[in-house]
Amino acid sequence: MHLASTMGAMGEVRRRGRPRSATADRAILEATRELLVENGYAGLSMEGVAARTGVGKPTVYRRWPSKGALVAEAVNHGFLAATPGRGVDPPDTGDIEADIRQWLRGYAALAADPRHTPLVLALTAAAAENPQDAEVLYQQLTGPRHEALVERLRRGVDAGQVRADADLDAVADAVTGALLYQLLTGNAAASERRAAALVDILLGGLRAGPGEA
Amino acid sequence: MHLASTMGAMGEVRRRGRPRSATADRAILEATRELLVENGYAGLSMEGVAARTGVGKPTVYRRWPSKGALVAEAVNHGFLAATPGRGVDPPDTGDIEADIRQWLRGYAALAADPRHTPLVLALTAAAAENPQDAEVLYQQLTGPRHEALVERLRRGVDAGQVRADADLDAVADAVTGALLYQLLTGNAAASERRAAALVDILLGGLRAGPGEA
Amino acid sequence: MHLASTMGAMGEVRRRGRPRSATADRAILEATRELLVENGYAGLSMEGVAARTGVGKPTVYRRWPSKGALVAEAVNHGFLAATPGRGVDPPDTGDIEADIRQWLRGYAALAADPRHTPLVLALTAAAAENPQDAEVLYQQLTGPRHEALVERLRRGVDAGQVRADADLDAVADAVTGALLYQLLTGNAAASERRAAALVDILLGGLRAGPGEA
Amino acid sequence: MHLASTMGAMGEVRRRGRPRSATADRAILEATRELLVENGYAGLSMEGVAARTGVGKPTVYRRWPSKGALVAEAVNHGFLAATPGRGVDPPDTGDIEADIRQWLRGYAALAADPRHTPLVLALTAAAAENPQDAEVLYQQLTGPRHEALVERLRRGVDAGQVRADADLDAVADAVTGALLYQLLTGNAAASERRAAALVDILLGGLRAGPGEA
DNA sequence: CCCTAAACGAGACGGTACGTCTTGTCTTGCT
DNA sequence: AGCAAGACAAGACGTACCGTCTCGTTTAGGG
Repeated sequence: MHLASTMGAMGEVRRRGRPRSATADRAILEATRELLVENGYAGLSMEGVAARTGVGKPTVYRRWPSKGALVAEAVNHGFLAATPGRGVDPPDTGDIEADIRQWLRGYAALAADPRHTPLVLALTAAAAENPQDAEVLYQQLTGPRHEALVERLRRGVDAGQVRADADLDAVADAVTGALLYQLLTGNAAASERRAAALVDILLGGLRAGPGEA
Repeated sequence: MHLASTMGAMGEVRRRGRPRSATADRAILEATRELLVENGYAGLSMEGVAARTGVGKPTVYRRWPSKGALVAEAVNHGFLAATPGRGVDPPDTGDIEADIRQWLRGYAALAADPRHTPLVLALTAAAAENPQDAEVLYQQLTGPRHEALVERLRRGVDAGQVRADADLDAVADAVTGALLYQLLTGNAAASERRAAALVDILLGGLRAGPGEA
Repeated sequence: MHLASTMGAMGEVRRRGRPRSATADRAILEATRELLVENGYAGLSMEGVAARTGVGKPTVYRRWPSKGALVAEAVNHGFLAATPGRGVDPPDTGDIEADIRQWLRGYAALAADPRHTPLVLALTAAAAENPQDAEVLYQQLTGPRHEALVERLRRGVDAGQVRADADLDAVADAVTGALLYQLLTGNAAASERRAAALVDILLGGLRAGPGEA
Repeated sequence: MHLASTMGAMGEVRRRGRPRSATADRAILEATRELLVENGYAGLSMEGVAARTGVGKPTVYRRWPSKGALVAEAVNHGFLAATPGRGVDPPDTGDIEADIRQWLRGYAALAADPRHTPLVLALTAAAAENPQDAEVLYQQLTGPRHEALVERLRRGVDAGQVRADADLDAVADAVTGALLYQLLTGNAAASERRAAALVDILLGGLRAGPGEA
């Protein structure tokens, strides 16, 4: 999440000089999303973003130092807007299988939406191209979701629905990774169906006792 | 696989003046790999490849029409060289769990090698940036491995080690995706360990009957 | 000469609000001179002047609307300071040749001083780049000197030392122009010597009757 | 004079690779002249030149490393084209006064032409802004003319029309400088008339014996 | 003795140009 | 014919300034 654009309403220091325009912030992020959908990550340029927004290039660079950082925030905003009321993290009804399946199907459906697929691919490209963009992306987007999923699974352990010795991080990696891999291989269509199947198998393995035993 | 790189060594007609061919091919691919390791995908340029190889740009473009295609072949060559004797696909000893665990650990170790991680990330970037590079990459690299894994699992079904109604494609997605996701999040270190844990859980789920449903 | 900076001592209306800081005025002009000496006219920026002075850009623009106007006043101040007691215009001892030679040598020496050459070149650049800066510069700096020189020559005519039909403006142009040309061609070193030689020749021509005609 | 554009016809080394386009050379120089006339030196940009020519910026920078160098050659070409048949240096009919007057009037007329004044001012600005552009300009344009004038005067000395002890360089500086000064002060109109008057006076001084004597 | 208007520093704004880099194509001369 | 070399048109890169604007903070009159 970008700092300068979100603070300021509160009564902190208020740096001197003309404050940054919140309008410009929003317009830039929206233009970024549009251009990503139209041209993909490779076809996105800071120049183009500035031009479409009707803003000078320095105004863009002042806020986001790189394509990766810009894309991170643009996509994040887009996703937050796309999941308005309902939360972004798995529910907890007590039924772990239903909870995780619902959550994963929701994500699969979201990612498979043709308006969102290019955004996810853009994030992936940014992360794959530049390790420090990857870091930012993980902090802002992927990490929290990973943690929330692990946390939900941990509550499943507490409830005795999941065996205690399971590597929950590995499960979360598999769930997220499978989704990502399907988008990368152009298999977004299969995504939702396979997500359900995967939850079946994973939870089967998580319910049972350890491996060979 | 590109054509020009395979002909030339043999003694065919020898059209006027092209003795360099095979040498240039190999040198270009090697330079590409070096530059990927040094600068990442974003820092790779056709210009730079030509310069490092000591070759004119048209010589590069004549063989590979895009950065993506060049990277695909360069990385593929690099991997084939890295797994010299032993095959690249899962073994079949009859013990499905051991086979898949061994195969996945091997891949995890290969990908976690600091000389290979940048190459995998480059492939990911190429696929994420450009759908048609993604297509090429899937055809050449990922697809065959996916198929081989599914095939091995299918033999597990035949042997009664895996339940028949499982979505084997979903499993293969999860396995490959988890690996990829770990590399993207800079978690290559955890890769090998989590790979083993994941195999445990997945095969547990595959052995058991279907979920609650 | 800039207006706002010189008035104020007198008892006019005294606009309300905080008066402009005379200190800032002087500091800006000095910073301008320093930067001109260091980086030349091309390397001078309003931004740089404000930064070096420790002043906001509007404070500069409020006083001088353009680089040219700022440079004009900065250099003028510098010159006035450099010729403290003695006048800036030719003396009148009755001996026209001595008067003009002394005056021209003084100017040549002043302009050849490495601390002043960049200032003169800056004025030239400003005038050459922008006709209306040229106009301002002529009004403030060059014009008065030209007129004073012509006036001194005219008194030579009255005294019978200079022939009456001579084009005194042409002579003044030649004297000033020669100096300027020497600075432009990096020949400041030769300036003082050639100035004397030129006075010899010009006054020889001015004493004698008209040419062949 | 630019090297690469003029040599090449002769049988030297002929660097490898695609040769530079002579057409582009000419078009760039012409666009430069047009833009100078339209917007002056301050309003000239490499960007603008490239755009008007329909050429990429690197194509401009490959040939001329700076605005100054570009302007030098552009103006030089323009002047050579403007004085087609007749020479650019003073004639020698034996009558030194007539020769110099004619030559100077020619130059005054040329420079006073509204199509040429901006070009001369541009040269002046370039020289005044940047000492090394000044050097280039002097080598290419001003120096040779200065030398030619001094040479003509020297022949006047040989012919006994000019006194031997005169500083001919000072005279040449005065002649060129007066012209330049008139352009800078927006006095191009007076130029031709004053040029004639100046020649009268200077040659009067040159004919007579030394100063007071 | 506050009130208020102007100037202050800071710095963001929409822009333009900078000089460099890369892209993919092309045109050379050499081999 | 294929090669290296390198010029070409195009256009993005990230930076520096432009001249204007909007802030919150002085600073002095004048009411």
